[in-house]
Amino acid sequence: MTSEKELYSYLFDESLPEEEMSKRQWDILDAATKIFAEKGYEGSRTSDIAKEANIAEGTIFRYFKTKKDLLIGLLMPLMIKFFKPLMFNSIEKIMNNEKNEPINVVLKNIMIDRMALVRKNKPLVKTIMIESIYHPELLEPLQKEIAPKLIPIIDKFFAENIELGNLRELDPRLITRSVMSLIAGFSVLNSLFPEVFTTEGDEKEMEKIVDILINGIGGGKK
Amino acid sequence: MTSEKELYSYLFDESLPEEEMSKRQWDILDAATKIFAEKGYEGSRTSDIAKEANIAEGTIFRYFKTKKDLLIGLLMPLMIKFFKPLMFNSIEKIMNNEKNEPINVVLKNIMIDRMALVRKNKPLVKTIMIESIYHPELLEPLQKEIAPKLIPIIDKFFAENIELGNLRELDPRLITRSVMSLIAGFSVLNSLFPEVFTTEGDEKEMEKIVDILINGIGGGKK
Amino acid sequence: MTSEKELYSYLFDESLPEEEMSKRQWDILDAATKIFAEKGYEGSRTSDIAKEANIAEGTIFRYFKTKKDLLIGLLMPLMIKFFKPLMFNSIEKIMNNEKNEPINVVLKNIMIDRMALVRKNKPLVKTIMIESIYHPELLEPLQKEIAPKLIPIIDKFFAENIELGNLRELDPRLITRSVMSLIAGFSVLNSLFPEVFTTEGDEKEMEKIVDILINGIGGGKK
Amino acid sequence: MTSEKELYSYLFDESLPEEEMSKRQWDILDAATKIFAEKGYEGSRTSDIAKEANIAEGTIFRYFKTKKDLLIGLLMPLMIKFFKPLMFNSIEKIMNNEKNEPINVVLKNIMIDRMALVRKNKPLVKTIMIESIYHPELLEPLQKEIAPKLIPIIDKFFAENIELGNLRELDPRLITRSVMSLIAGFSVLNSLFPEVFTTEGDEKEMEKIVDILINGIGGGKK
DNA sequence: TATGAATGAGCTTTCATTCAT
DNA sequence: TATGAATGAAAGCTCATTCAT
Repeated sequence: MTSEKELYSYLFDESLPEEEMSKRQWDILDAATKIFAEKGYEGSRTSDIAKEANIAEGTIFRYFKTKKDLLIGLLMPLMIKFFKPLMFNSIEKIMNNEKNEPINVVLKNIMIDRMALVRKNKPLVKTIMIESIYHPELLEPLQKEIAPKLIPIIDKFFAENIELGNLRELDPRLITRSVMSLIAGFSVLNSLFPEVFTTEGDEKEMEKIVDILINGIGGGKK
Repeated sequence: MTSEKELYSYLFDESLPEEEMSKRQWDILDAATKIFAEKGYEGSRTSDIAKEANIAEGTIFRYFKTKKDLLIGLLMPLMIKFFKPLMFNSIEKIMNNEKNEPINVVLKNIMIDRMALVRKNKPLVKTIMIESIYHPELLEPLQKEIAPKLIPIIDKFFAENIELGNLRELDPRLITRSVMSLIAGFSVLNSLFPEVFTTEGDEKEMEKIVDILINGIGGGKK
Repeated sequence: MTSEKELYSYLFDESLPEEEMSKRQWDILDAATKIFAEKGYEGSRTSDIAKEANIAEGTIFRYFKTKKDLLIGLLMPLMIKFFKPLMFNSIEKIMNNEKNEPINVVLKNIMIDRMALVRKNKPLVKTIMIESIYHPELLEPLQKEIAPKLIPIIDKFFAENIELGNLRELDPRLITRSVMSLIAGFSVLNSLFPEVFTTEGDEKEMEKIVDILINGIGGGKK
Repeated sequence: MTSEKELYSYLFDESLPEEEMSKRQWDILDAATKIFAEKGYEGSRTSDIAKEANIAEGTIFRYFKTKKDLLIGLLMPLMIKFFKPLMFNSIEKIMNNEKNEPINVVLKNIMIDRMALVRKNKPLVKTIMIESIYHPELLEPLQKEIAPKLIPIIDKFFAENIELGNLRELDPRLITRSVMSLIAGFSVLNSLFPEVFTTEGDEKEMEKIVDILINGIGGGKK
């Protein structure tokens, strides 16, 4: 049902897979997202998910044959919510419309955009990130379909900006890695050490981070 | 058993807590570390841990009243292996001995040092990081005792280097955050997307990252 | 619904109970017969029966209050198909029309007739035989109503043939038992050990069996 | 663990497989035998078996991974109790020691012996017979290993007795079939229609049956 | 009347924990 | 002290039955 091919077509075609899922199914996935995020996949009870979704426990299994299928079922929403708009909005904007804007504004906007998306779908992202460590199959679609498509696009974006003289002459892949590491690291530390790493306002915070990213922390007495 | 006070004294005093734990206890914790890292806390079976430790399942419960106590027991080794040397070796070196070296070398050395430690204790770090999400009390000692002590020290280090003109005039806390985010982000992405984020050699890799950190990715043909 | 009285009247009166059952009811019983025969009563799912009958699962319960009622409902067809013709056709023929034929031909014909009936209604017979072991109440109508009526008739037939000198002077009940045992035993072994107990053609096979039954296996070179 | 090969060696070699099963295992199998015989495999609850065996439900699964394994586990006792002595005692007696006795005495003794064994192990035999209908794999060892070995021996016995002039010149296989059908048929009808088919004393009853088997029911006025 | 989604009691199975040895 | 068989509460899952449509 959720073969890689389908997944791919969902992301890059116009089809709307949401319509293939009943409201019930979405209710269950929403509840599962919440419970999994709270207690982890193994730590969650199907009874809790049922309670959260206000349905009988047996009903879950009409829509998802096993508990594991619930976890796999989370992938689709993640893909849809997270990577589809990424492909069609942000990246395109970056590479076309906004080329005129200064690089730091573009980067800031991307980071704000991505961080906001992460924050809005925190439970979903959290669960997939963590559980994919123990169920590596979960990442396969991401690794095989999304990443190989996405990373070259980003690489190309950085390469062009190096060409244009907006960025230093570095390995574009290294830049990609650094940017994504920053976003990921911020996300992780944010949830692990909220006391130390709370970020008040997105905009200002991101501006500063992007500033560091572009200009570095060095170069004091310059 | 593992009260915060004890923990604190372990980290900042000279006592050697290892001696208070029998070899058996360490065997069990080692086995638990390995199994937890493989399958997660909830996904692990005490029987598997016993097998890994080459002891009978019942024996575990002579040393750790419950399975949860095993998880809590992991904290101690983490603290000892990870933060104690951090407090007494690296940081001191950073702030005293090495002040003469250029800032980028110092930072690179710290990052190499920290990343190596993470890598060497990957299973332990991984388990604590993940499980602390679902059992926040795990982090309490870290958050309450370690972080408030550690972060000011680091802040101060950056502040001094700003003073000395080695770094730009930024909020030291922001720098701390960025450095730690980079380390954390790299660690996470490395384990999630090994295909894209494989790092060949520590030294060179870190040099580049630190270069970006200090000089930024911007400022090309400028 | 299927009281013993009704059952009795069905078998010995002229009423046609089929008309009291709707086509739907028969469809369901047919489907149940098939599924029960395949997986046994407890091993069968009402959903499978519904699918086999091409109706919705809920519809079953409009016609049969419980799953158990389905099993009980199978008795009626069995009685009708199996014992009613036995009473009115075969036995009468045996005892009247065919009295002129030699005893071995009569017996052979009965056995062929009965075996054919068993074979044609194998799923039904199989289910009733097996399930009556675990639900003895199923057999009550057979034991209380049919057997006491049928066996004396058969006994009488054998008694008459002893009288006529067609059979040895044995306890007629013993003969009845032996004949029925042979039929039952053949049926059972046939389905349990098809490799060893395959019977090619009815006619020839039965002739041989009846030969053994009448003349015995003994008395070789005597 | 219970491969066909092992099973075969158990039956034809001197090894004593009982010793490989702990008392606990036998307790559980005994309880399962009883409960399965009462309610059938699918109709039985592992909780009932546990109660019958006076153990905790979980204990069953230490010895038998699944409920199905319990059913398969019944095969071994059946083989041991039923077919092993058959191979080494009765058959040998039949073919050697007792050759001097008249054929009807030999046959009577076999039937008494076999019927007694069936009666003593009724629950076990019943369960295997019925469940093998729905789980044909159960019969495989019987069909592949036992039957092909046993039936030729019996065939040969009858062939010899035909040669000796003790039996009529019939296909030995047909005689085998008739004898086994009679035994099986009697067993089945006995449990289905106890009212009609109760046999008082083994000895006399069997004498009569064997008489019919050898001399037939025919030949009255002869 | 027929449907089939929803139910929830009850099933098999797992596993942390206990305790007699 | 170490063991591992035994425990039983609780898990995931099934399926006969109900009921709004």
